[in-house]
Order: sequence, then C-alpha cells, then structure tokens
Amino acid sequence: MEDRLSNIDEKKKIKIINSAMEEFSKNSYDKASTNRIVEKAGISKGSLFNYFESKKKLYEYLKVFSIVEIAEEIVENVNWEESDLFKRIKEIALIKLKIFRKYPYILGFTKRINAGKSIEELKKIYEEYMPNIYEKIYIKNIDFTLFREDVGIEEVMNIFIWTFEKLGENYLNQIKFGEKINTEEMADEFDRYVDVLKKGFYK
Amino acid sequence: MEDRLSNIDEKKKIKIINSAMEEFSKNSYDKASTNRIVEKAGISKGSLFNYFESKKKLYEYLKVFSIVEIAEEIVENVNWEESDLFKRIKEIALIKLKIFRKYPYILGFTKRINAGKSIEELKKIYEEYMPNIYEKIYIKNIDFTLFREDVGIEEVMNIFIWTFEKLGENYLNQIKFGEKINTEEMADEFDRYVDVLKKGFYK
DNA sequence: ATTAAATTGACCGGGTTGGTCAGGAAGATT
DNA sequence: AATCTTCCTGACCAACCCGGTCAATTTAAT
Repeated sequence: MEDRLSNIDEKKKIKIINSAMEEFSKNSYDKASTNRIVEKAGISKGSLFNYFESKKKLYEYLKVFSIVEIAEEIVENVNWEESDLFKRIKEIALIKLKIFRKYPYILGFTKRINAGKSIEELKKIYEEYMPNIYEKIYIKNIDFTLFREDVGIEEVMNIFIWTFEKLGENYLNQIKFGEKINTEEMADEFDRYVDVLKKGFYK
Repeated sequence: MEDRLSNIDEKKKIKIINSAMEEFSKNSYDKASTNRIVEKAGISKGSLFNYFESKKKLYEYLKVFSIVEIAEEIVENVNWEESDLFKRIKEIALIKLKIFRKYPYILGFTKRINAGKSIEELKKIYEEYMPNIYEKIYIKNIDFTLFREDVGIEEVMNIFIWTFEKLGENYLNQIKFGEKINTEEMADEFDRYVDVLKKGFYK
C-alpha cells in the first residue's frame, strides 16, 4: 500500500493530526518531539513513521492540510450571495469556530508557520489552493453603498474585521482553557458589536 | 558580593536580558537553552550562572522585570491629566514602541508567560506592582461625555483599544522583520483611524 | 490453520541539557 | 614588580532526549 494515510480510521487520524498540530504550534520544528506526538495521539512510534515516513513529511503534510482545510471550509460554507458585510464576517467567524472545535490547534499552527510572512506571500500561498479567495472573502458581492461616505472605506473595513478577530480570539481562549462557551451569549455579544458598528459607520 | 547583577555594565546587561527574552519567547521554559542565551549575549556560560545562579532564577527575574518595566514606563510617562481618550491611547502606543525598541522581545515574552491567564489573573499580577493601573489606564480623567449616547460605552471603548492594538501589532511586526519604520507615515495612519473613529462615535 | 497486514516499543548512535570549576585575564593595592 | 582580588572563561560532566529502525507481536483476512 502506498498511501498509508487514507487507510487509517478517521477518528485516529484526527487524533494524530491534533496531537501533531499541538506539538508544532507549541514548539519550533526542531524542538517539536515525535515522541510527545505519538504519546498524546495514543499510537506507537513505529506507526507514526509508517504513516508519515519522516518528521519532515509529517510537517509538510500538516502545512498543506491546514491551509486547504480552512480555505475549503470557508469557500464552501459562506453564502456568497449575502451582501451585508456584517453577516459575511459573522459567518466566517462561526466557520472558524467550527473548524477550531474539530482541530483546536489549527489556528495556532497556521499562525506559527505563517509568522513573518508578508500579506503578499500569504495571499500567494492561499491563492494556490483556492483561487481568488482573498478577493472574495470580504469583498465579493458586498454592498458598499450602505456605508457612510465621509470616512475612508479601508479604515472602516479594518475596524470591522479587527473587532471581530479580537472578539473571536477571546472566545477561542475560553474554549482552550476548558470553559464551556455559552453560544447564545456569544451571539448576543457579536450582535451588540454589529449594532454599535452599524450605528457608527452605516448611513 | 551578593547582588551580582547591579555590577554589570548596563549595555551588557541589556544584551543578556534581550538574548534571554528572545530565547524564552521563542521556546517554552524547558526547551529554552542557556547555551543559546550566552552565545547570543556574547558572554560565557560561567558568567550567566554567576549572575543568575540558575536557569529558573533567570526566568523569574525576567518575569518580574518585564512586568515592572512596562507598568513603570506607562505609569510614569503618561500624562494623566489628559482627558481625550485618543491622546491617551496614542501616548500608550508610543510608549510601548519605545520599550519595544529597547527590549524587542519583551512583548512577545510577556505574551508567552501570560498566555492562558484570565483578565482577572492578569489584573492581579499587574496591580501587585502598580496599584490601580488597570483602573487608571484607559479610564482615569477621560471625558466620556464626548461619546454619543446611543451606543454602549464598553463596546465603543473596546473597538477603540482593539483597533490601535492591531495597528500597533502590524508595526511591531514590521520592525521585527527588519523593515525600517516610517514614523511619519505611522503617525498619519494613526490619525486617520482616530478621525474615522471620532466621526463614528463622538457626538 | 495459514497468510497477510497493521502495530508495537526496545533499541541505536548522536546531540543537547543545566550546571561546575580549575585556571586565565584584568585591575587594584601594596 | 609583586601580590592579591575580582571577574570571566569554556572544556567537561552525567543525564536525558532526539529521529528513525526493525524484529517481534497482535490483529484481520482468507
């Protein structure tokens, strides 16, 4: 059998991926330990190297996996007909939350592997797997006439995006440290910020 | 001599602190290496252990140092009579930039040691060294009557703070990767966001 | 019962660890 | 110049951990 990976039980595969992502998101490549990965994943050393051949290949696999997983999930699940920017942002935030639930270290992992890359480099990497994703994500079909005209659109967009990124970060932190998330409360808070921002920047 | 530290040449001391902070901000405590610290600091192994006795004590020293350094610099340099929130935020951002220039890894280091702590715990830690700093920092003497009254003050405050945090992060990233910062351009961009936010949320 | 596939974990040579300490270098004091 | 003191160095240590292997065992398929 060539592709050892596709034969693994799905649950086990996710466990391995999560364990490896955790290790690689907490440590640099050199200092990440395959011993700890197998321990946390509950498999033997031999199995890991049977599935992935080498540490390097495991790492490369995770790099592609995390990019494709995030990009695909967004491209497939966002309603691209929606023209309200806030609904778009909210949708994406919820999708990220869903991904995070399945792969708790995927965001930390991508953050680490992308650290120090410029926006242009990032664009190139993601576009390779999902053409035009950057153009689409916060722009396609969005109705910009709703915004008041006496302020810079770029600044307003960034304020929107940053606000929800920070809000999201706070909730991800809560999940990470075991606190159960009150989804209703979270939706309420999101809506409160949507309200405030709309009052400030919509016509 | 008891306090080996106070006798070191200031330049050398800063170099050691920066080297150690870099190592501890890039690696967890266990995986941080005293060998790499002395190498980057340009001193011998013996000296490091002469100054700090042990790896653990070096780490504890840095923890206190970074908290005190940041808190002191802010408390001492902010003009607490200023009632305009934006000027306050701008002042603090500039102070952070100044600290960052002297200790490029201090923010990364504090981020790492504080990762996973709740806001309440953080408050307690900082209050221990600088009483009431949290109460003061974005509240004391600020004139809140300037804000429009039909939006939640807490949300607006957070939007303000987060916006400038994100802006600041972007610039710190630029410094870290060697790009020379155009201070004028930065001030311009800050002002542009101040403008937009004032238009949106001031009366 | 036999074969085939999947999984294990003890084991390897090599590298790194925090910490030590005998001895050298540089100044200060006589 | 000689002695003493303080500071600093880097080779060295035992202990540990590394990525990767593979003979042996377990599990599944026939």
